[in-house]
Amino acid sequence: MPAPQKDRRGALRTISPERPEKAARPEHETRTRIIEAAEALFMLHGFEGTSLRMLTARAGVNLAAVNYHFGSKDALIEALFRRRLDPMNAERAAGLARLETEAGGRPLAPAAIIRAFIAPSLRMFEDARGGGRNFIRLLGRAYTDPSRGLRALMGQLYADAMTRYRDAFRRALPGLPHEELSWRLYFMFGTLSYTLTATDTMQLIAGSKQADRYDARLIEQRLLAFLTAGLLAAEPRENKVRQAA
Amino acid sequence: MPAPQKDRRGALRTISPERPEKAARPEHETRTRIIEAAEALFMLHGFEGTSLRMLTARAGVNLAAVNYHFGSKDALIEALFRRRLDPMNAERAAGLARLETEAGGRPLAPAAIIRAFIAPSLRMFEDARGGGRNFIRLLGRAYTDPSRGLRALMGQLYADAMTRYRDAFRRALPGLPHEELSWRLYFMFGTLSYTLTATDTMQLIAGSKQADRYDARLIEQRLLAFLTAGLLAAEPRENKVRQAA
DNA sequence: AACCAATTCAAACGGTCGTTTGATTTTTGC
DNA sequence: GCAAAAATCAAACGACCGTTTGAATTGGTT
Repeated sequence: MPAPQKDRRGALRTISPERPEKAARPEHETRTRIIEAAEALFMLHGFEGTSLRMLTARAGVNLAAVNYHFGSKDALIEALFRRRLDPMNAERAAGLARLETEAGGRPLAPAAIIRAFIAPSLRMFEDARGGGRNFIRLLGRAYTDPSRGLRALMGQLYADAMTRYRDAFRRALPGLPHEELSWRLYFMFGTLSYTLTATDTMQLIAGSKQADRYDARLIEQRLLAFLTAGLLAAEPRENKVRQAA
Repeated sequence: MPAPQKDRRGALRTISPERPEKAARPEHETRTRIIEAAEALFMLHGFEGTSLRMLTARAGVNLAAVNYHFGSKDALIEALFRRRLDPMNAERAAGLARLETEAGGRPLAPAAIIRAFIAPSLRMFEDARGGGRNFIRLLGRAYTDPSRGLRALMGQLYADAMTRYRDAFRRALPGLPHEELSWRLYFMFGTLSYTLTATDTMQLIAGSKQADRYDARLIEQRLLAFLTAGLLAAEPRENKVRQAA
């Protein structure tokens, strides 16, 4: 058994940022090629619908390379999500910390917290060329994937950022009951996720193609307005509709 | 080739509602057993992750029954969605028509339109025992499924209701530009879909289980408050955050 | 009782799946 | 320049996939 197969995760190469010259190209080239091919194909055909033969053919590597470098298809999926999601959620935490430093103890504006949360997603969504947009969409799909392992991974990767932002909102909105706040954050997270993931709904609603459909800055402004209004909505007490006139 | 295999869709049995006695039991029993087993398993393991062998074993029917009664696995999926979605969207159209009749020409309240749209989803979500809740979740998954055929089917099944409601909102909010309205409906649809589909996010946010997490009436009130506020949000003109103090 | 169409059944079809193997090639450290 | 480690490769593994077949069974109609 010459192939190490497992525990190949960052054992060496922890000092890779230096050494800018010599062999800097094919550092983890095969791993990267596999992950990038997987990002594209998983979006097109789903996780189960993408076979390792499709995947390795597109990446231009041998079929056995996935199992050699990642251990299994599932481990590849985990590595794929960690690669982009860990930095993104670290950026979320940093953005919130920056806001709090700037505020110097004063309460944060809810809209500012929302913006700090959604900004990393939209920055990555802007990167259509480098695969960021595709990854954001894949992410939205992963939230509703049946696989228990994948959903557990998503929860794990988001847990820290989710807690930080929940607490920040609690401080910014001390009058809103925690349970009510949880629901609104839930709605907000869903709106963000669905908006960046869905591909056909918008056309269905508008009845025509929107020219600015993919302008991340416009989406960000509109999302921010929508989410802020929803977060700050009056608390529902009793049925208050029915005045249809 | 004794098996009809195709075009078995409602050819006979169009007069099935009458004849309440005699042989009323096994009318379409095998078809129904297959669909109901499929609803449960597709939610647990996904469409591709559910094999016909699993499915027919759970339904207690022969492996060949799916291809005999539906023609193929894909045709089963289509029949499964049509079975619940066609009546649900017909109910949506009827609810909107009822509102307009009651209003007698006067403009509708946006919140009333929203309620009419989300109510059928929540009524089905209430039906946990009969599989309605499971189906609503499966529906949310279908929106983001990679399969082009499935997404096309969803668009087709929703097209009529979507157009009716879009036009109703346009009449109720004549001052809101169509493009802005389309975005907000997009956000609203996403929030509804994600809220009823996701299973883990809420726990992640709240950090604990919510006792009333599945109370459809409470979800409906909270969704309504959130969506109405978002729909009626002030139009974003320029960046208006930044006042972190 | 005999017929016929509808349905169910066990078995098999050709293909594709994720993974493993053992040899071969390439790269690395000395 | 050479031995060890890392990586790539073609080929095969057993398992499972959706679908088809043709015979057996069922149930209703004369």
